[in-house]
Amino acid sequence: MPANRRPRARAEKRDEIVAAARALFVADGYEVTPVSRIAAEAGVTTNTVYWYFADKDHLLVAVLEELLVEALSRYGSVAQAPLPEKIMFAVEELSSMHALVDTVHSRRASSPVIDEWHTGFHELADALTRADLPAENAEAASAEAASAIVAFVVEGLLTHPGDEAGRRAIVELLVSRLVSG
Amino acid sequence: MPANRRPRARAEKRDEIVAAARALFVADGYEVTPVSRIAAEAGVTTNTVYWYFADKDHLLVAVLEELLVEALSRYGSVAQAPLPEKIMFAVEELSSMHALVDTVHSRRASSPVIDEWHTGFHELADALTRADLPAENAEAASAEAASAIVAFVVEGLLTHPGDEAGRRAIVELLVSRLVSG
DNA sequence: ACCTGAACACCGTTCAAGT
DNA sequence: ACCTGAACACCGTTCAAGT
Repeated sequence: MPANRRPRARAEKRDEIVAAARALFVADGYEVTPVSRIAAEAGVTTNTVYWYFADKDHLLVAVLEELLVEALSRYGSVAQAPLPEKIMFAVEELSSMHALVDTVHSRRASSPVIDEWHTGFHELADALTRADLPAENAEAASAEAASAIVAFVVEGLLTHPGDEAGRRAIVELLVSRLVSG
Repeated sequence: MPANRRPRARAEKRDEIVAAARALFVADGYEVTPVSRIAAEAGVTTNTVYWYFADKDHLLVAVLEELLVEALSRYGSVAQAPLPEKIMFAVEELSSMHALVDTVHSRRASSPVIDEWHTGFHELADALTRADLPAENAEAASAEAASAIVAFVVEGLLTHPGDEAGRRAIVELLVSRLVSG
């Protein structure tokens, strides 16, 4: 079957590049890993990466999408749990990409793709959070503000890591005061 | 007075470099402004910058210190105001450096000086916040968590700018639920 | 369509040399 | 002590050329 062997190879090679980028971005950080290293790890030349991706930022978005899809697929396991559990899950789940969170924020200004992905991510997070606000709060004018606060706290917990106990105390206080107050 | 003319000139030239860096960092962003442009704006050669500063990150710290000192000196004007006013002041005041906030976070991993400054800043913010927590909350075990939440929300407001009304709604909700709850 | 070798433009930083 | 011209090492990206 040489007919569809090409498209297969193409998708595979793209995936290998993304896989290499993902491993290096998560382990070492985005700004610190040269495209040349990603290419080497994926077994291609540096400029081959640019045949698959417009630039390094697009490659980052591909990695972020992969990470997000996987995290979302695991989200089902806590779908029925109370809100604090869900927030803790989100924090622990996203903590592997905590360095990427900072990268996304700092590259948002110079990269339209990253900015776009960031906006989409917050819309998703907002929808997820609102779905968990109790009915009384959900329609209230404060729903928007409450959801924003939850997002800010999650981001804060990601980028300012402390110990598990501290994180839990923050989440418990947040939920008890803000949501079920 | 040629005797002390040299040290004067030194301090002045250093200040000019910091001033140039500050203007460019705030207007254009840290990662986007080359040291060469800072030098040109200050009327020196690129490598002269490296006589005054170990590297670009140290220069950023000098700028941050300047910005912080000035913000702090203006803080007196709201020292007596209620907490929501203070938080809004902090947000508006720091909003001119909102891009720098992201830069600090993303460079923390690779730059010890930046990491150090970041730690110090959060300690200061924490002390300031705790001083404003009502007595009942201040000694409570939740004081630490409450202070962290305030910091996270301020950072979130800085880096995810919305309109004034939205910001105020978030701050009002935060204070009413979290502090005076 | 897919991939490469070689180059370009740029940037942070250093160094030998001057005063 | 202070400053410079010139270079180094590195990086993201491009391009002409191959298959």
